[in-house]
Order: sequence, then structure tokens, then C-alpha cells
Amino acid sequence: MGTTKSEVFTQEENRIADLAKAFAHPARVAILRLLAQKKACICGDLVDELPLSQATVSQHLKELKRIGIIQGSIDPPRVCYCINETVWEEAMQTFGRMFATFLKSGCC
Amino acid sequence: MGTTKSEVFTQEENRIADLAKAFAHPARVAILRLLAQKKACICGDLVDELPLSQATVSQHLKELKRIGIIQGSIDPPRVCYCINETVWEEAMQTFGRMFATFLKSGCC
DNA sequence: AATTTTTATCGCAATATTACGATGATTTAG
DNA sequence: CTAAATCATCGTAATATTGCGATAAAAATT
Repeated sequence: MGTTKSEVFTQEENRIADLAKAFAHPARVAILRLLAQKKACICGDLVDELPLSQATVSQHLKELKRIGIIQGSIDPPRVCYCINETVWEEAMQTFGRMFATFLKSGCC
Repeated sequence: MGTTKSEVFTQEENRIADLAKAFAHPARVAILRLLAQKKACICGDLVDELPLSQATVSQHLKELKRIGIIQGSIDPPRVCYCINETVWEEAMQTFGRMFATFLKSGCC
């Protein structure tokens, strides 16, 4: 095994999990912060800011792109990355709704 | 490797990543939802609601407990799980702050 | 054309995660 | 005391993730 049984969960549950993965590694948190604060944008600048190799940073960027929360535009030979506003909003609202489902009145 | 270089990131970045991990698997999303909506609380009930084995559910519960977002109280031979309100709030505010850092005015 | 700059990708090694059956531990019920 | 119920843990297998050096790809510069 080692594989998540995605088929047995709802699309929404899988999407939430995917969005959460964007934030589930400190390097990706750092990248998303830098992009959200516009402190960096060019991949090379991100590499300078992060204590990881260029290959590793590139891999995290790829994962964030797969999720859709960032996008990159080419300015050869550079690539400028930025937050995808639509997906950022989706994440914000998705987590907002999730956190709002909590009903108090403890049983434990 | 395969190990995250936690030492080189800030405590906050690591904490955010950990909190995100709670939501980074569809089964855990389902569990947290059930607990937040109080549709289940006893471990056995969770197992009934989820398409996973008892051992697997127990493992996810353990991870959620490690993060701190749920807690369990013993009612032998049962265990009643529920959301830890404090950590739930911490997560809500942490993600709220994170999402609020986004500055518009795109460069891409 | 050769070099430089920048980024992506490959290949590998180490570790982590996911999943489950089987087994253990604990407490109640009979 | 024995059996049943409930949950945690162990052991194992399969796959995923993390990280990096080396290399490839693409375009500008010399």
C-alpha cells in the first residue's frame, strides 16, 4: 500500500486534502508566504531565500502548480511565479467553511 | 533522504505545516468533519462511517492526536474522540492570518 | 558558435505515509 | 473465571515524499 484510497472519499474531501497539502510542508508555507507578500516571485529569488537546493525548490513549485494555487509565467530564461488568486480564494473559503462547521457543546 | 529539514524553517512555518497535515488526507478530513458536526465521537462509530479498516482509522486518529487537534477520553472499553477547541481555534486563526497576507496587484 | 544564466527534470537514496491483518491490552458482561 | 467488545499497536508491504547532484533545455549575451 502507501497509496491513499481516494476513490472511496468524496470529491470535496479529496480537494480539501489537496489544498491542505499545499500548506503541509514548511518549505511550501515559506514559498506561499513569499509569493503572497510579493517578497519574491522569480524562482531564482525563491531559491536564494530558502535553505534548500534549486532542485528541491523547483520540485515544491511543481507540486504547488499541480494543486493550482500558484502559476508561473515565462520571462526567459526566468520564470515568474505568483499566487493564483482564484484558487487562493477557493482555499480560503473552503477552510473557512470547514472551520465554521464546528459545533460546541462538548461530549468529551 | 525523505526527511523534511524542519530545523531550517521557523517554528511557525513548521506549526502551520503540521496543522495543515491534519487536513491533508481525505480520511482525516472526513474524521474531523464528523467530529466537528458531532455525528460521531466513539472510535467504533467512526470506523462504521469510514471505508477503512479499524487499524487504519486508529492510525489516523493517532496522527490527529499528535497534532493536537483532537483529544480522546476513555469510557472503557470505548474511547470518545472530539475536537480540541483550543487547537481548532489556533488552526482557524493561523490559516485566517495566512490567507490574509495575500496582496493583490499581480506581477504575473 | 560558444558561454552564461536560469529553470526543469532525471536518477538515486533515505525516510515517511498509507493500509491492513493479526495480535495484544483493557474492561464489561455472562 | 471466561468470553465478548473495543481500541491500540505490531509487523509488513506498497507507494509517496523529500532532498540533492548532475544533467538537459532554452534563451540571452558575448
